[in-house]
Amino acid sequence: MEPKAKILFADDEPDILEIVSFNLEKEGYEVIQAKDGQQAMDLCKIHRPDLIILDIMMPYKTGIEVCNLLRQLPDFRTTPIVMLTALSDESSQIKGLDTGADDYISKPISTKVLVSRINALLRRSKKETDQNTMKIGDMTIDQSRFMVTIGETEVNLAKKEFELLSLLASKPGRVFLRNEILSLVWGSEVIVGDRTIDVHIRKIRQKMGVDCIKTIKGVGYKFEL
Amino acid sequence: MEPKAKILFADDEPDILEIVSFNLEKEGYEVIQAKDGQQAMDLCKIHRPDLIILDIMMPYKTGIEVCNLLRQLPDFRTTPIVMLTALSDESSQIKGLDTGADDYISKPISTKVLVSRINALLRRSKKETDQNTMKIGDMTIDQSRFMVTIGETEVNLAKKEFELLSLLASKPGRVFLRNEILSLVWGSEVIVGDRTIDVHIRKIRQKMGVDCIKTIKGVGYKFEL
DNA sequence: GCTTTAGTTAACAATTTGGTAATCCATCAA
DNA sequence: TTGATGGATTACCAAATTGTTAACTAAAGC
Repeated sequence: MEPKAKILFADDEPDILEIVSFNLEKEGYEVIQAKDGQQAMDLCKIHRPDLIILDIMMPYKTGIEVCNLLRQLPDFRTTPIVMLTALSDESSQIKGLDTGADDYISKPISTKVLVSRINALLRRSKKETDQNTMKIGDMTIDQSRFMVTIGETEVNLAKKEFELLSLLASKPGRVFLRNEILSLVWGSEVIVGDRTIDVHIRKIRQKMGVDCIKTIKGVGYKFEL
Repeated sequence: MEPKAKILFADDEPDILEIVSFNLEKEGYEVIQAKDGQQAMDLCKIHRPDLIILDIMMPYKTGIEVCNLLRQLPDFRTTPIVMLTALSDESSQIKGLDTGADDYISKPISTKVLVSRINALLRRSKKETDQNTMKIGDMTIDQSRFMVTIGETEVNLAKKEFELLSLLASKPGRVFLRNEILSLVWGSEVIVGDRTIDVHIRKIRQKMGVDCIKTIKGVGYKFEL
């Protein structure tokens, strides 16, 4: 069973917050409520929702501002964002889509419409992240976010470390010669010392905690769980 | 069990993408989907598929462009590439083959045809990479990866040990004189003592567990299962 | 039984990798 | 611009592995 998708819903009108949240939870989503723009930002950073719904007119920060700010953060570059707006501010439609929102729904909200659009967006986003994700056993390597997770715990690798691990993991069990690694990760023009690979390998092993890279002495390395 | 072959399939029509992917997955392949030429390039670099299927008409980059670009990269010089094209653009047949595509299939696609051609291509490409691997009975020796397996279990030989075994196994049954072995494995300039060969032979025998090297007293050694 | 050749073992040398810290370098914020 | 930060690279030494030698034992051929 898939874990519940987390949705952050931000609106300054308590009634709407309640009603919509209730309906989303009935659909099986976990809802995080925010009552203004600032809180929306803060709660996003804490909870990392899978989808974000922002009312445009909110105190402290408008939905558009929040959307812009979120898009700067690598974690939310691809998270689906839905903008809500009153019928009155028509022009903001364009603005909203410009800022990188993925959908736009005008008030008054039809719960049915909202839910179906959300479902569609989540389906699409899941597919996209699946494309960029490699799974080997309980390890996942997400290329779009430069993230590696083992089971539930997240491992924070630097760029070269990540590229190196990705390469090895792209063909588990296969031995990559040191030369191959150099030309595939560093490129054939770049010349780096021999110890460089080792140091990165070491950092990966250290950070991962799991022994997944095997040394073939005098030859190279291979990925193996 | 062999690991699943990875196939990248790029087409801008979502329906075709879905249907074909479904059928390929049913065949036991792991499918990576791309919806345009640019994404195809990116995903190739990440996942290193074993075979690539490109629709010719795609946004951002045409299949032909992608094919050309991929062929520049050492990694994809020999990866089988299949081009898909609508019946209309007949002339692109030639272009497609010119760019280094290995096969060419015209739409509408018959799943059966596609699958059988893919199987054929993968068989052929597997055979080519197998040029580097010797199989003698249930023993495989992969010279490019420095790997030896007996049945399913992998034997970890050191470099000299591996080179020595490779030499003997390259002509099973043939007797190699000690002199020959010295000059072929160590090179004619290097001078090593007489016992050196024996010690390596012993280590190989020990690690392999199988008795595959026979001593011809006063002459040399030969490989035999 | 004697001689020759191979096998075994342990010790030593050479090579390769692992670990640590220092340095370089790019990026970002003030 | 200047620091400050963190990743990438390098230098250096320790540790592990591999390669070679030598001394000794076992086996084969005469």
